[in-house]
Amino acid sequence: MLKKERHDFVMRQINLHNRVLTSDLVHLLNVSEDTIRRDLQEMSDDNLLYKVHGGALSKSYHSTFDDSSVYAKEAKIRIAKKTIPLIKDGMVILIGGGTTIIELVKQLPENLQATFFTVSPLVAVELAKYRKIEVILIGGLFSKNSQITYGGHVISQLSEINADLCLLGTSAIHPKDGLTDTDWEINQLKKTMMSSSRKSVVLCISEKLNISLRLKVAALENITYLITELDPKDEQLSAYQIKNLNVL
Amino acid sequence: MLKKERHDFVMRQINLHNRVLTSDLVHLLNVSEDTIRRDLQEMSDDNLLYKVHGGALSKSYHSTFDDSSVYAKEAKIRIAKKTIPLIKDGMVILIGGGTTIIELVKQLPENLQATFFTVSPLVAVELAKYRKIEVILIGGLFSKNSQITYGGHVISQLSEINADLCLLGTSAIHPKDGLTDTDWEINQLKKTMMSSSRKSVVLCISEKLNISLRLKVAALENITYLITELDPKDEQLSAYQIKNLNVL
DNA sequence: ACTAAACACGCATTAATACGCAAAATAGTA
DNA sequence: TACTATTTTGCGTATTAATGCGTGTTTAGT
Repeated sequence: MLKKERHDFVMRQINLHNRVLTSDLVHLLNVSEDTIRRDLQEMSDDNLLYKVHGGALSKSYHSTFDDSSVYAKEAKIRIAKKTIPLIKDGMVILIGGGTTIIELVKQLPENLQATFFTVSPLVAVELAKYRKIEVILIGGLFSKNSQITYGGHVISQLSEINADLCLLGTSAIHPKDGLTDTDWEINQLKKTMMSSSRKSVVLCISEKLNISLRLKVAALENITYLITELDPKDEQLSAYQIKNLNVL
Repeated sequence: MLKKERHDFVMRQINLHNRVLTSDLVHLLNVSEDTIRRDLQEMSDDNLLYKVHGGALSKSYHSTFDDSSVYAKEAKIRIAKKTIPLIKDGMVILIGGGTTIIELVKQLPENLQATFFTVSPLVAVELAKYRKIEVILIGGLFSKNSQITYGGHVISQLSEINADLCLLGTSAIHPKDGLTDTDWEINQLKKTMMSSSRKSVVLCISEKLNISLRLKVAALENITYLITELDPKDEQLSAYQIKNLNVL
Protein backbone atom coordinates (compact mmCIF):
# COMPACT_ATOMS: atom_id res chain seq x y z
CA MET A 1 0.00 0.00 0.00
CA LEU A 2 1.27 3.43 -0.93
CA LYS A 3 2.18 5.91 1.72
CA LYS A 4 -0.41 8.39 0.53
CA GLU A 5 -3.06 5.71 0.75
CA ARG A 6 -2.07 5.00 4.31
CA HIS A 7 -2.32 8.69 5.11
CA ASP A 8 -5.78 8.85 3.61
CA PHE A 9 -6.76 5.76 5.54
CA VAL A 10 -5.61 7.37 8.74
CA MET A 11 -7.51 10.56 7.95
CA ARG A 12 -10.64 8.56 7.32
CA GLN A 13 -10.26 6.79 10.64
CA ILE A 14 -9.75 10.10 12.36
CA ASN A 15 -12.64 11.84 10.69
CA LEU A 16 -14.70 8.87 11.65
CA HIS A 17 -13.70 8.20 15.22
CA ASN A 18 -11.79 11.32 16.09
CA ARG A 19 -8.90 9.16 17.20
CA VAL A 20 -6.65 6.37 16.05
CA LEU A 21 -4.42 4.02 17.99
CA THR A 22 -0.98 3.27 16.63
CA SER A 23 -1.41 -0.39 17.48
CA ASP A 24 -4.67 -0.61 15.54
CA LEU A 25 -3.10 0.94 12.49
CA VAL A 26 -0.19 -1.48 12.65
CA HIS A 27 -2.65 -4.30 12.56
CA LEU A 28 -4.95 -2.82 9.95
CA LEU A 29 -2.28 -1.72 7.52
CA ASN A 30 0.21 -4.50 8.09
CA VAL A 31 3.25 -2.34 8.54
CA SER A 32 5.68 -1.85 11.39
CA GLU A 33 5.06 0.53 14.27
CA ASP A 34 7.86 2.72 13.03
CA THR A 35 6.16 3.29 9.73
CA ILE A 36 2.92 4.25 11.42
CA ARG A 37 4.75 6.59 13.77
CA ARG A 38 6.58 8.20 10.90
CA ASP A 39 3.27 8.59 9.07
CA LEU A 40 1.61 10.17 12.06
CA GLN A 41 4.60 12.39 12.65
CA GLU A 42 4.52 13.57 9.07
CA MET A 43 0.80 14.24 9.12
CA SER A 44 1.18 16.02 12.39
CA ASP A 45 3.84 18.23 10.79
CA ASP A 46 1.37 18.93 8.03
CA ASN A 47 -1.15 19.96 10.66
CA LEU A 48 -3.58 17.27 9.66
CA LEU A 49 -3.91 15.69 13.05
CA TYR A 50 -2.94 15.96 16.67
CA LYS A 51 -0.41 13.39 17.77
CA VAL A 52 -0.57 11.90 21.24
CA HIS A 53 1.01 9.03 23.12
CA GLY A 54 -0.46 5.88 21.66
CA GLY A 55 -2.01 7.35 18.54
CA ALA A 56 -3.48 10.56 17.20
CA LEU A 57 -6.56 12.72 17.53
CA SER A 58 -8.57 14.77 15.11
CA LYS A 59 -7.35 18.31 14.93
CA SER A 60 -10.84 19.76 14.81
CA TYR A 61 -11.96 17.58 17.64
CA HIS A 62 -9.19 18.96 19.73
CA SER A 63 -9.63 22.61 18.89
CA THR A 64 -13.23 23.35 17.96
CA PHE A 65 -14.88 21.25 20.58
CA ASP A 66 -15.00 23.35 23.67
CA ASP A 67 -15.50 20.87 26.46
CA SER A 68 -14.43 23.26 29.12
CA SER A 69 -17.65 25.24 28.96
CA VAL A 70 -19.82 22.29 29.84
CA TYR A 71 -21.45 23.13 33.10
CA ALA A 72 -20.87 20.77 36.05
CA LYS A 73 -18.78 18.51 33.89
CA GLU A 74 -17.23 16.60 36.78
CA ALA A 75 -20.61 15.69 38.17
CA LYS A 76 -21.80 14.59 34.75
CA ILE A 77 -18.82 12.33 34.31
CA ARG A 78 -19.49 10.75 37.68
CA ILE A 79 -23.06 10.13 36.59
CA ALA A 80 -21.87 8.64 33.32
CA LYS A 81 -19.52 6.25 35.10
CA LYS A 82 -22.38 4.95 37.22
CA THR A 83 -24.69 4.57 34.25
CA ILE A 84 -22.38 2.57 32.02
CA PRO A 85 -22.73 -0.75 33.91
CA LEU A 86 -26.43 -0.71 33.04
CA ILE A 87 -25.65 -0.75 29.34
CA LYS A 88 -24.89 -4.19 28.00
CA ASP A 89 -23.89 -5.60 24.65
CA GLY A 90 -26.77 -6.26 22.32
CA MET A 91 -29.19 -3.86 23.93
CA VAL A 92 -31.58 -1.61 22.07
CA ILE A 93 -31.55 1.77 23.73
CA LEU A 94 -33.55 4.96 23.45
CA ILE A 95 -31.47 7.95 24.35
CA GLY A 96 -32.47 11.57 24.78
CA GLY A 97 -30.54 14.79 24.37
CA GLY A 98 -28.84 17.30 26.60
CA THR A 99 -25.37 17.79 27.96
CA THR A 100 -25.59 15.08 30.58
CA ILE A 101 -26.42 12.56 27.89
CA ILE A 102 -23.62 13.81 25.64
CA GLU A 103 -21.19 13.38 28.51
CA LEU A 104 -22.46 9.86 29.03
CA VAL A 105 -21.97 9.00 25.39
CA LYS A 106 -18.40 10.23 25.51
CA GLN A 107 -17.67 7.86 28.37
CA LEU A 108 -19.06 4.75 26.72
CA PRO A 109 -16.68 1.79 26.40
CA GLU A 110 -14.97 1.64 23.02
CA ASN A 111 -16.22 -1.83 22.18
CA LEU A 112 -19.82 -1.51 23.19
CA GLN A 113 -22.02 -3.18 20.64
CA ALA A 114 -25.57 -1.86 20.81
CA THR A 115 -28.36 -0.12 18.89
CA PHE A 116 -29.25 3.42 19.85
CA PHE A 117 -32.30 5.37 18.81
CA THR A 118 -32.10 9.09 19.38
CA VAL A 119 -33.89 12.32 18.56
CA SER A 120 -30.76 14.39 19.08
CA PRO A 121 -28.43 15.01 16.13
CA LEU A 122 -25.59 15.87 18.44
CA VAL A 123 -25.97 12.61 20.32
CA ALA A 124 -26.14 10.77 17.01
CA VAL A 125 -22.89 12.33 15.85
CA GLU A 126 -21.22 11.47 19.11
CA LEU A 127 -22.51 7.89 19.07
CA ALA A 128 -21.33 7.46 15.51
CA LYS A 129 -17.76 7.60 16.74
CA TYR A 130 -18.15 4.12 18.15
CA ARG A 131 -17.41 1.45 15.65
CA LYS A 132 -19.80 -1.18 16.91
CA ILE A 133 -22.76 1.00 17.73
CA GLU A 134 -25.63 1.27 15.31
CA VAL A 135 -27.30 4.65 15.40
CA ILE A 136 -30.79 5.44 14.23
CA LEU A 137 -31.70 9.09 14.20
CA ILE A 138 -35.41 9.67 14.46
CA GLY A 139 -36.38 12.34 11.99
CA GLY A 140 -38.92 15.09 12.04
CA LEU A 141 -39.29 18.77 12.72
CA PHE A 142 -36.13 20.11 14.24
CA SER A 143 -36.49 22.23 17.34
CA LYS A 144 -34.27 25.28 17.48
CA ASN A 145 -34.50 25.56 21.25
CA SER A 146 -33.77 22.06 22.32
CA GLN A 147 -31.79 20.81 19.30
CA ILE A 148 -33.88 17.71 18.96
CA THR A 149 -36.43 16.47 16.51
CA TYR A 150 -40.05 16.54 17.64
CA GLY A 151 -43.57 16.42 16.33
CA GLY A 152 -46.12 13.77 15.52
CA HIS A 153 -43.87 11.88 13.21
CA VAL A 154 -41.23 11.50 15.88
CA ILE A 155 -43.77 10.32 18.43
CA SER A 156 -45.25 7.75 16.12
CA GLN A 157 -41.84 6.41 15.20
CA LEU A 158 -40.81 6.18 18.81
CA SER A 159 -43.95 4.37 19.80
CA GLU A 160 -43.17 1.59 17.36
CA ILE A 161 -39.90 0.79 19.09
CA ASN A 162 -39.45 -1.80 21.75
CA ALA A 163 -36.30 -0.93 23.62
CA ASP A 164 -34.48 -2.43 26.57
CA LEU A 165 -33.44 0.82 28.11
CA CYS A 166 -34.35 4.45 27.96
CA LEU A 167 -31.75 7.04 28.99
CA LEU A 168 -33.04 10.49 29.83
CA GLY A 169 -31.61 13.71 31.11
CA THR A 170 -33.59 15.68 33.63
CA SER A 171 -35.18 19.09 33.75
CA ALA A 172 -36.61 18.58 37.21
CA ILE A 173 -37.41 15.79 39.61
CA HIS A 174 -39.40 15.87 42.79
CA PRO A 175 -40.28 13.19 45.39
CA LYS A 176 -44.00 13.70 44.97
CA ASP A 177 -44.41 15.15 41.48
CA GLY A 178 -41.90 12.85 39.88
CA LEU A 179 -40.30 13.82 36.59
CA THR A 180 -41.54 17.12 35.17
CA ASP A 181 -40.77 19.50 32.35
CA THR A 182 -41.77 22.87 30.95
CA ASP A 183 -41.89 22.17 27.25
CA TRP A 184 -44.89 20.39 25.85
CA GLU A 185 -43.07 18.75 22.99
CA ILE A 186 -40.27 17.44 25.13
CA ASN A 187 -42.78 16.24 27.61
CA GLN A 188 -44.59 14.21 24.97
CA LEU A 189 -41.32 12.89 23.70
CA LYS A 190 -40.08 11.69 27.06
CA LYS A 191 -43.38 10.07 27.87
CA THR A 192 -43.31 8.14 24.64
CA MET A 193 -39.69 7.15 25.08
CA MET A 194 -40.36 5.78 28.53
CA SER A 195 -43.40 3.83 27.49
CA SER A 196 -41.45 2.32 24.60
CA SER A 197 -38.78 0.76 26.75
CA ARG A 198 -38.70 -1.87 29.46
CA LYS A 199 -36.53 0.08 31.85
CA SER A 200 -35.90 3.77 32.18
CA VAL A 201 -32.83 5.48 33.55
CA VAL A 202 -32.96 9.08 34.66
CA LEU A 203 -29.67 10.96 34.84
CA CYS A 204 -29.89 13.89 37.18
CA ILE A 205 -27.38 16.26 38.68
CA SER A 206 -28.23 17.00 42.27
CA GLU A 207 -29.28 20.58 41.71
CA LYS A 208 -32.27 19.40 39.69
CA LEU A 209 -33.55 17.48 42.70
CA ASN A 210 -36.69 18.59 44.52
CA ILE A 211 -37.85 20.85 41.72
CA SER A 212 -41.23 20.63 40.17
CA LEU A 213 -42.26 22.08 36.83
CA ARG A 214 -45.60 22.35 35.13
CA LEU A 215 -45.85 19.32 32.93
CA LYS A 216 -45.65 15.83 34.35
CA VAL A 217 -43.59 13.31 32.43
CA ALA A 218 -43.71 10.36 34.79
CA ALA A 219 -44.19 9.35 38.38
CA LEU A 220 -41.18 8.17 40.35
CA GLU A 221 -42.67 4.68 40.34
CA ASN A 222 -42.24 4.46 36.60
CA ILE A 223 -38.54 5.15 36.73
CA THR A 224 -36.26 2.18 37.09
CA TYR A 225 -32.97 3.91 37.91
CA LEU A 226 -32.21 7.34 39.22
CA ILE A 227 -28.56 8.28 38.88
CA THR A 228 -26.98 11.34 40.42
CA GLU A 229 -23.42 12.32 41.19
CA LEU A 230 -24.12 11.87 44.91
CA ASP A 231 -23.60 8.86 47.07
CA PRO A 232 -26.83 6.81 47.01
CA LYS A 233 -26.95 7.06 50.78
CA ASP A 234 -26.75 10.83 50.73
CA GLU A 235 -29.59 12.34 52.70
CA GLN A 236 -30.63 14.52 49.76
CA LEU A 237 -31.71 11.30 48.10
CA SER A 238 -33.58 9.77 51.01
CA ALA A 239 -36.93 11.00 49.73
CA TYR A 240 -36.37 9.09 46.52
CA GLN A 241 -35.74 5.73 48.13
CA ILE A 242 -38.99 4.12 47.15
CA LYS A 243 -39.92 0.67 46.03
CA ASN A 244 -38.96 -0.21 42.44
CA LEU A 245 -36.73 2.81 42.04
CA ASN A 246 -33.02 2.06 42.22
CA VAL A 247 -31.04 5.07 43.30
CA LEU A 248 -27.39 4.85 42.21
CA MET B 1 1.63 0.54 -28.18
CA LEU B 2 1.38 4.27 -28.64
CA LYS B 3 1.95 6.68 -25.86
CA LYS B 4 -1.61 7.98 -26.07
CA GLU B 5 -2.93 4.48 -25.69
CA ARG B 6 -0.83 3.93 -22.62
CA HIS B 7 -2.10 7.14 -21.13
CA ASP B 8 -5.68 6.11 -21.73
CA PHE B 9 -4.97 2.75 -20.20
CA VAL B 10 -3.56 4.41 -17.11
CA MET B 11 -6.56 6.69 -16.80
CA ARG B 12 -8.91 3.74 -17.02
CA GLN B 13 -7.00 1.94 -14.29
CA ILE B 14 -7.14 5.01 -12.14
CA ASN B 15 -10.82 5.64 -12.65
CA LEU B 16 -11.43 2.02 -11.85
CA HIS B 17 -9.17 1.44 -8.87
CA ASN B 18 -8.31 4.95 -7.78
CA ARG B 19 -4.64 4.06 -8.13
CA VAL B 20 -1.94 2.43 -10.18
CA LEU B 21 1.43 1.00 -9.24
CA THR B 22 4.39 1.68 -11.45
CA SER B 23 5.46 -1.94 -11.23
CA ASP B 24 2.04 -3.20 -12.34
CA LEU B 25 2.03 -0.94 -15.35
CA VAL B 26 5.48 -2.12 -16.37
CA HIS B 27 4.18 -5.64 -16.40
CA LEU B 28 0.83 -4.88 -18.03
CA LEU B 29 2.14 -2.66 -20.79
CA ASN B 30 5.46 -4.36 -21.42
CA VAL B 31 7.57 -1.27 -21.32
CA SER B 32 10.41 -0.19 -19.11
CA GLU B 33 9.96 1.50 -15.76
CA ASP B 34 11.39 4.68 -17.19
CA THR B 35 8.68 4.92 -19.80
CA ILE B 36 5.97 4.46 -17.21
CA ARG B 37 7.56 7.06 -14.99
CA ARG B 38 7.82 9.50 -17.82
CA ASP B 39 4.17 8.83 -18.67
CA LEU B 40 3.05 9.37 -15.13
CA GLN B 41 5.16 12.47 -14.82
CA GLU B 42 3.63 13.89 -17.94
CA MET B 43 0.08 13.12 -16.86
CA SER B 44 0.80 14.59 -13.49
CA ASP B 45 1.99 17.77 -15.19
CA ASP B 46 -1.30 17.80 -17.07
CA ASN B 47 -3.15 17.50 -13.77
CA LEU B 48 -4.72 14.22 -14.73
CA LEU B 49 -3.50 12.27 -11.75
CA TYR B 50 -1.63 12.55 -8.51
CA LYS B 51 1.84 11.06 -8.61
CA VAL B 52 3.35 9.44 -5.56
CA HIS B 53 6.34 7.28 -4.75
CA GLY B 54 5.50 3.89 -6.20
CA GLY B 55 2.72 4.85 -8.56
CA ALA B 56 -0.10 7.34 -8.93
CA LEU B 57 -3.49 8.08 -7.41
CA SER B 58 -6.71 9.51 -8.70
CA LYS B 59 -6.97 13.22 -8.10
CA SER B 60 -10.26 12.70 -6.30
CA TYR B 61 -8.58 10.31 -3.93
CA HIS B 62 -6.13 12.98 -3.12
CA SER B 63 -8.66 15.70 -2.55
CA THR B 64 -11.22 13.76 -0.58
CA PHE B 65 -9.96 14.54 2.86
CA ASP B 66 -8.72 18.07 2.79
CA ASP B 67 -12.07 19.10 4.21
CA SER B 68 -11.01 19.60 7.77
CA SER B 69 -8.35 22.12 6.91
CA VAL B 70 -9.11 25.71 6.11
CA TYR B 71 -7.43 25.26 2.76
CA ALA B 72 -10.49 25.23 0.57
CA LYS B 73 -12.55 27.47 2.78
CA GLU B 74 -12.13 30.59 0.67
CA ALA B 75 -13.34 28.77 -2.41
CA LYS B 76 -16.31 27.43 -0.52
CA ILE B 77 -17.32 30.87 0.63
CA ARG B 78 -17.12 32.16 -2.92
CA ILE B 79 -19.36 29.31 -3.99
CA ALA B 80 -21.79 30.11 -1.20
CA LYS B 81 -21.98 33.74 -2.25
CA LYS B 82 -22.92 32.75 -5.78
CA THR B 83 -25.51 30.27 -4.61
CA ILE B 84 -27.45 32.49 -2.27
CA PRO B 85 -29.27 34.52 -5.00
CA LEU B 86 -30.92 31.29 -6.11
CA ILE B 87 -32.56 30.84 -2.73
CA LYS B 88 -35.74 32.85 -2.33
CA ASP B 89 -38.22 33.39 0.46
CA GLY B 90 -40.91 30.77 0.71
CA MET B 91 -38.99 28.05 -1.04
CA VAL B 92 -38.94 24.42 -0.01
CA ILE B 93 -35.39 23.18 -0.31
CA LEU B 94 -33.68 19.83 -0.12
CA ILE B 95 -30.14 20.18 1.09
CA GLY B 96 -27.37 17.60 1.33
CA GLY B 97 -24.40 17.28 3.64
CA GLY B 98 -20.72 17.97 3.39
CA THR B 99 -18.48 20.87 4.20
CA THR B 100 -19.33 22.93 1.14
CA ILE B 101 -22.97 22.82 2.12
CA ILE B 102 -22.17 23.73 5.72
CA GLU B 103 -20.25 26.73 4.47
CA LEU B 104 -23.20 27.74 2.35
CA VAL B 105 -25.56 27.50 5.28
CA LYS B 106 -23.31 29.73 7.34
CA GLN B 107 -23.53 32.41 4.65
CA LEU B 108 -27.32 32.45 4.35
CA PRO B 109 -29.03 35.81 4.88
CA GLU B 110 -30.30 36.28 8.40
CA ASN B 111 -33.91 36.86 7.42
CA LEU B 112 -34.36 34.10 4.92
CA GLN B 113 -37.72 32.46 5.40
CA ALA B 114 -37.78 28.99 3.93
CA THR B 115 -38.30 25.31 4.64
CA PHE B 116 -35.28 23.03 4.51
CA PHE B 117 -35.28 19.26 4.44
CA THR B 118 -31.94 17.63 5.19
CA VAL B 119 -30.37 14.27 5.94
CA SER B 120 -27.42 15.84 7.69
CA PRO B 121 -27.62 16.49 11.44
CA LEU B 122 -24.81 18.99 11.25
CA VAL B 123 -26.58 20.96 8.56
CA ALA B 124 -29.77 20.82 10.61
CA VAL B 125 -28.01 22.24 13.63
CA GLU B 126 -26.51 25.00 11.54
CA LEU B 127 -29.82 25.82 9.85
CA ALA B 128 -31.55 25.94 13.21
CA LYS B 129 -29.64 29.11 14.01
CA TYR B 130 -31.86 31.01 11.58
CA ARG B 131 -35.00 32.27 13.19
CA LYS B 132 -37.26 32.09 10.17
CA ILE B 133 -36.09 28.84 8.69
CA GLU B 134 -38.06 25.70 9.33
CA VAL B 135 -35.86 22.63 9.47
CA ILE B 136 -36.99 19.08 8.94
CA LEU B 137 -34.40 16.44 9.61
CA ILE B 138 -35.06 13.25 7.73
CA GLY B 139 -34.47 10.34 10.07
CA GLY B 140 -33.12 6.86 9.57
CA LEU B 141 -29.97 4.85 9.94
CA PHE B 142 -27.07 7.13 10.65
CA SER B 143 -23.97 6.65 8.53
CA LYS B 144 -20.70 6.81 10.40
CA ASN B 145 -18.75 7.53 7.24
CA SER B 146 -20.71 10.36 5.81
CA GLN B 147 -22.51 11.70 8.87
CA ILE B 148 -25.87 11.59 7.22
CA THR B 149 -28.96 9.46 7.60
CA TYR B 150 -29.54 6.90 4.91
CA GLY B 151 -31.47 3.75 4.13
CA GLY B 152 -34.86 2.87 2.74
CA HIS B 153 -36.75 4.96 5.20
CA VAL B 154 -34.85 8.07 4.22
CA ILE B 155 -35.38 7.41 0.54
CA SER B 156 -39.09 6.90 0.90
CA GLN B 157 -39.45 10.04 2.95
CA LEU B 158 -37.49 12.06 0.43
CA SER B 159 -39.50 10.79 -2.47
CA GLU B 160 -42.68 12.15 -0.94
CA ILE B 161 -41.33 15.67 -0.96
CA ASN B 162 -41.88 18.15 -3.74
CA ALA B 163 -39.19 20.77 -3.42
CA ASP B 164 -38.28 23.85 -5.38
CA LEU B 165 -34.57 23.45 -5.13
CA CYS B 166 -32.04 20.77 -4.35
CA LEU B 167 -28.60 21.79 -3.12
CA LEU B 168 -25.86 19.19 -3.38
CA GLY B 169 -22.17 19.02 -2.69
CA THR B 170 -19.98 17.11 -5.10
CA SER B 171 -17.73 14.10 -4.93
CA ALA B 172 -16.82 14.24 -8.59
CA ILE B 173 -18.07 15.74 -11.80
CA HIS B 174 -17.03 15.01 -15.35
CA PRO B 175 -18.09 16.45 -18.73
CA LYS B 176 -19.16 13.07 -20.05
CA ASP B 177 -19.92 11.01 -16.98
CA GLY B 178 -21.74 13.78 -15.15
CA LEU B 179 -22.14 13.61 -11.40
CA THR B 180 -20.66 10.49 -9.85
CA ASP B 181 -19.94 9.07 -6.41
CA THR B 182 -18.26 6.11 -4.75
CA ASP B 183 -20.75 5.32 -2.04
CA TRP B 184 -23.89 3.44 -2.93
CA GLU B 185 -26.04 4.93 -0.21
CA ILE B 186 -25.07 8.48 -1.00
CA ASN B 187 -25.64 7.78 -4.63
CA GLN B 188 -29.19 6.63 -3.98
CA LEU B 189 -29.79 9.59 -1.75
CA LYS B 190 -28.62 12.17 -4.25
CA LYS B 191 -30.62 10.60 -7.03
CA THR B 192 -33.77 10.73 -4.95
CA MET B 193 -33.13 14.26 -3.84
CA MET B 194 -32.69 15.44 -7.39
CA SER B 195 -35.81 13.74 -8.65
CA SER B 196 -37.81 15.23 -5.80
CA SER B 197 -37.08 18.81 -6.70
CA ARG B 198 -37.75 21.02 -9.66
CA LYS B 199 -34.26 22.45 -9.95
CA SER B 200 -30.93 21.12 -8.78
CA VAL B 201 -27.86 23.08 -7.84
CA VAL B 202 -24.48 21.39 -7.69
CA LEU B 203 -21.79 23.08 -5.62
CA CYS B 204 -18.34 22.03 -6.70
CA ILE B 205 -14.87 23.23 -5.85
CA SER B 206 -12.72 23.18 -8.95
CA GLU B 207 -10.50 20.34 -7.90
CA LYS B 208 -13.46 17.98 -8.13
CA LEU B 209 -13.86 18.84 -11.80
CA ASN B 210 -13.05 16.29 -14.49
CA ILE B 211 -13.11 13.38 -12.12
CA SER B 212 -15.20 10.34 -12.64
CA LEU B 213 -16.08 7.83 -9.94
CA ARG B 214 -17.81 4.52 -10.13
CA LEU B 215 -21.44 5.26 -9.46
CA LYS B 216 -23.42 7.64 -11.61
CA VAL B 217 -25.73 10.05 -9.85
CA ALA B 218 -26.93 12.19 -12.71
CA ALA B 219 -26.07 13.36 -16.21
CA LEU B 220 -25.01 16.96 -16.66
CA GLU B 221 -28.28 17.57 -18.49
CA ASN B 222 -30.23 16.95 -15.31
CA ILE B 223 -28.39 19.58 -13.35
CA THR B 224 -29.82 23.08 -13.41
CA TYR B 225 -26.93 25.03 -11.92
CA LEU B 226 -23.28 24.21 -11.53
CA ILE B 227 -21.49 26.54 -9.16
CA THR B 228 -17.75 26.62 -8.65
CA GLU B 229 -15.38 29.18 -7.21
CA LEU B 230 -14.06 29.90 -10.71
CA ASP B 231 -15.16 32.53 -13.17
CA PRO B 232 -17.88 31.00 -15.38
CA LYS B 233 -15.74 31.83 -18.39
CA ASP B 234 -12.74 29.97 -17.05
CA GLU B 235 -11.48 27.47 -19.58
CA GLN B 236 -11.63 24.66 -17.04
CA LEU B 237 -15.39 25.04 -17.24
CA SER B 238 -15.73 25.18 -21.02
CA ALA B 239 -16.55 21.48 -21.25
CA TYR B 240 -19.51 22.05 -18.97
CA GLN B 241 -21.13 24.77 -21.02
CA ILE B 242 -24.01 22.74 -22.35
CA LYS B 243 -27.63 23.50 -22.96
CA ASN B 244 -29.86 23.69 -19.88
CA LEU B 245 -26.92 23.78 -17.51
CA ASN B 246 -26.20 27.19 -16.03
CA VAL B 247 -22.61 27.52 -14.98
CA LEU B 248 -22.10 30.20 -12.36
C1' DA C 1 8.31 4.66 42.58
C1' DC C 2 7.80 0.78 39.43
C1' DT C 3 6.66 -1.70 35.05
C1' DA C 4 5.03 -2.49 30.52
C1' DA C 5 4.01 -0.17 26.65
C1' DA C 6 5.08 3.45 23.53
C1' DC C 7 8.60 6.09 21.63
C1' DA C 8 12.89 8.26 19.12
C1' DC C 9 17.18 7.45 16.93
C1' DG C 10 20.68 5.46 14.02
C1' DC C 11 21.65 2.10 10.69
C1' DA C 12 21.25 -1.35 7.02
C1' DT C 13 18.53 -2.99 3.26
C1' DT C 14 15.57 -2.77 -0.34
C1' DA C 15 12.74 -0.35 -3.62
C1' DA C 16 11.87 3.56 -6.39
C1' DT C 17 13.47 7.39 -8.86
C1' DA C 18 16.22 10.77 -11.77
C1' DC C 19 19.65 11.59 -15.28
C1' DG C 20 22.59 11.12 -19.27
C1' DC C 21 23.22 8.90 -23.44
C1' DA C 22 22.71 6.04 -27.39
C1' DA C 23 19.67 3.09 -30.06
C1' DA C 24 15.25 2.80 -32.09
C1' DA C 25 11.06 4.47 -33.78
C1' DT C 26 8.38 8.05 -35.90
C1' DA C 27 7.32 12.01 -38.73
C1' DG C 28 8.24 15.27 -42.20
C1' DT C 29 10.20 16.55 -46.69
C1' DA C 30 12.39 16.58 -51.10
C1' DT D 1 11.94 6.20 -51.70
C1' DA D 2 15.64 8.08 -49.16
C1' DC D 3 17.24 11.17 -45.93
C1' DT D 4 17.04 14.09 -41.92
C1' DA D 5 14.96 15.99 -37.74
C1' DT D 6 12.47 14.89 -33.85
C1' DT D 7 10.58 12.07 -30.50
C1' DT D 8 10.49 8.05 -27.82
C1' DT D 9 12.54 4.38 -25.53
C1' DG D 10 15.77 1.33 -22.80
C1' DC D 11 19.89 0.79 -20.16
C1' DG D 12 23.66 1.92 -16.89
C1' DT D 13 24.56 4.48 -13.00
C1' DA D 14 24.06 7.55 -9.22
C1' DT D 15 20.66 9.32 -5.98
C1' DT D 16 16.84 9.41 -3.02
C1' DA D 17 12.90 7.43 -0.42
C1' DA D 18 10.81 3.99 2.42
C1' DT D 19 10.92 0.48 5.65
C1' DG D 20 12.16 -2.67 9.49
C1' DC D 21 15.17 -3.79 13.31
C1' DG D 22 18.00 -3.07 17.44
C1' DT D 23 18.98 -0.02 20.97
C1' DG D 24 18.21 2.96 24.74
C1' DT D 25 14.82 6.43 26.50
C1' DT D 26 10.35 8.28 27.75
C1' DT D 27 5.72 7.89 29.15
C1' DA D 28 1.28 6.47 31.34
C1' DG D 29 -0.98 3.87 34.67
C1' DT D 30 -0.90 1.81 38.96
